[in-house]
Amino acid sequence: MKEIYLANDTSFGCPVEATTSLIGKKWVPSILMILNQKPHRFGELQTALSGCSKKVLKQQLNLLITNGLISNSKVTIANMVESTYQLTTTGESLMPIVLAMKTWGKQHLICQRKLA
Amino acid sequence: MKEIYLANDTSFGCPVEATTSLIGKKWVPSILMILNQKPHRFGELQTALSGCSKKVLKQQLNLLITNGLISNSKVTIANMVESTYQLTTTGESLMPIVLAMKTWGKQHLICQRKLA
DNA sequence: TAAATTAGGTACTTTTTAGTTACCACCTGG
DNA sequence: CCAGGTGGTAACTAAAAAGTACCTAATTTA
Repeated sequence: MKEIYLANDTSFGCPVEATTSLIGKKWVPSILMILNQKPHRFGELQTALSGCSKKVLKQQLNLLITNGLISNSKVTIANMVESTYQLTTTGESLMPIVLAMKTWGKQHLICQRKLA
Repeated sequence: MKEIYLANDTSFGCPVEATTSLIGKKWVPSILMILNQKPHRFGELQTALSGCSKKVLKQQLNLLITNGLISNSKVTIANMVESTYQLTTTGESLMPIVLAMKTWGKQHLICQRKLA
């Protein structure tokens, strides 16, 4: 259970690194952008992020929960366990940055898929 | 020489991922912030980023050059080779995002150095 | 000529992150 | 009781990123 944490004993040299250690995870930006639309269930996220394994998805969701960017509510309605993930206020506060990164990427990196 | 490239055959699912593949590197944000102050020589960067090995520093500088965020000019003055790195216009255009990440990190992650 | 400085390169190892596969627990309808 | 869906865990493997140690080359000064 140690891989889900943002930081262990190693402190970050600067706050950007701390932020990067969150959004630098492979699926985190995508997760955030999906949850920015509306809360999603685990299965829905899995479908939306085809290519991301259950394990990694859960791992990165845990990372986001641990750092207060998203929250999880489990409701055992009639038939099934509904496990829903949604952005917290803190998570929402990160969205402008994520979206700025998206815009920047669109403008500057579009043609760099196959270098060398 | 293949690890210095932003992308190989794998295309990114979304532009945020492309941006992340740049600033998600451990020392890249710090390098950018240092170069945002003024151009630096290789040795100066090394001193400023104590903890970053030569190899990784060079690797990440190359990554930034390949993607047009910084440029390198070598001048062989009287005594020594001066190899100077500076931000390009594109590199400068990324700074607002990096600085926003820094601000966000300061506000939200300051006390999360030792979780669990 | 030898030492020191500056900017690199290369081989190898370790650490971190991601992916695969298989499994468990809970609940429900038949 | 059994199949099927939902959410999750554990063990293991693979790939990517970072770190270590040692090497080259040009030049300048003692």
